[in-house]
Amino acid sequence: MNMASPPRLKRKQQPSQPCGQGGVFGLSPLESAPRDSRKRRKDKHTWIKHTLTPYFDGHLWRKYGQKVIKDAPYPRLYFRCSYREDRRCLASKLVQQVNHDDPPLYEVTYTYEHTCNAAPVPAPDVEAGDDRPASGGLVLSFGSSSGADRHHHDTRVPKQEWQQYHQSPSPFLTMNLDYSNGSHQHAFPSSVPPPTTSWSQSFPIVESSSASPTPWTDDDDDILTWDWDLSAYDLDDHFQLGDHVQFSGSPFSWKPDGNALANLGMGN
DNA sequence: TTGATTTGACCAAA
DNA sequence: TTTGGTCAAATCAA
Repeated sequence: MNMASPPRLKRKQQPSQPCGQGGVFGLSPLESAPRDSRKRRKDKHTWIKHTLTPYFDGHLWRKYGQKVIKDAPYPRLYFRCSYREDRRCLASKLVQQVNHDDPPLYEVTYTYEHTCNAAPVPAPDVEAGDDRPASGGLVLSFGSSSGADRHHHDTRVPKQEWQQYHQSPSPFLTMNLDYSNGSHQHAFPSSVPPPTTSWSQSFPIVESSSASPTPWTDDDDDILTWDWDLSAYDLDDHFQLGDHVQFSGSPFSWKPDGNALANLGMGN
């Protein structure tokens, strides 16, 4: 950001642009009248996901707005599919940070399914088991701990966020279990660590860790989180930015309804 | 030069 | 009238 940017002239009105003409960004209308897109609709198909990495979900997103929401401590970020124009994809998402933990938790509200059929984007983190049926195993992908100079071209991550991943010295693995949508009681006490044996085949790092960390919970007690300090393991020997690890077993077979996600990121 | 991001304005739902 | 979702000019960055 420049220190003293000149006052920005904003449009006052669009006198020659009749309502209902043209669509957004000069597009032909995607579905209904373009002005409808500015309306708040309660019948839109939406679903909510909680994640530590809202910017890495396998799709290309373009940020189109940011808004301070009343009574919310953090601004809400608005994204839509980068292929909105090219492929008339209506998918969009809202990202709202919900706490200031390290790393912070985000609530992501998705609207409309992707119709762009774009290839999945390699990402530093991918979560599995969102509100919709998952394909089977849990998939992880992540960035390497150092020398990750390959720029992450596709997923548009806010620059500060991306720099945090690169500048933080030690990697960690975070796994969350989200009980907020379905289960009325925890299936296991919070002192019991998640099973690690089924991770071993494709994730030798965890196998070699004899002690599982103690989980912690969020304010609402809906999410159990385990954080592994992976600084003692040489990630770069095994993984590169964009790699995916498939958990082929059923490491979450004991979990109740809800979300399971895991992230490999960089911490302190 | 081009495409993405920022951010105040606009506007409709609540 | 307030609030939140979107637009779009200005700006940034590759």
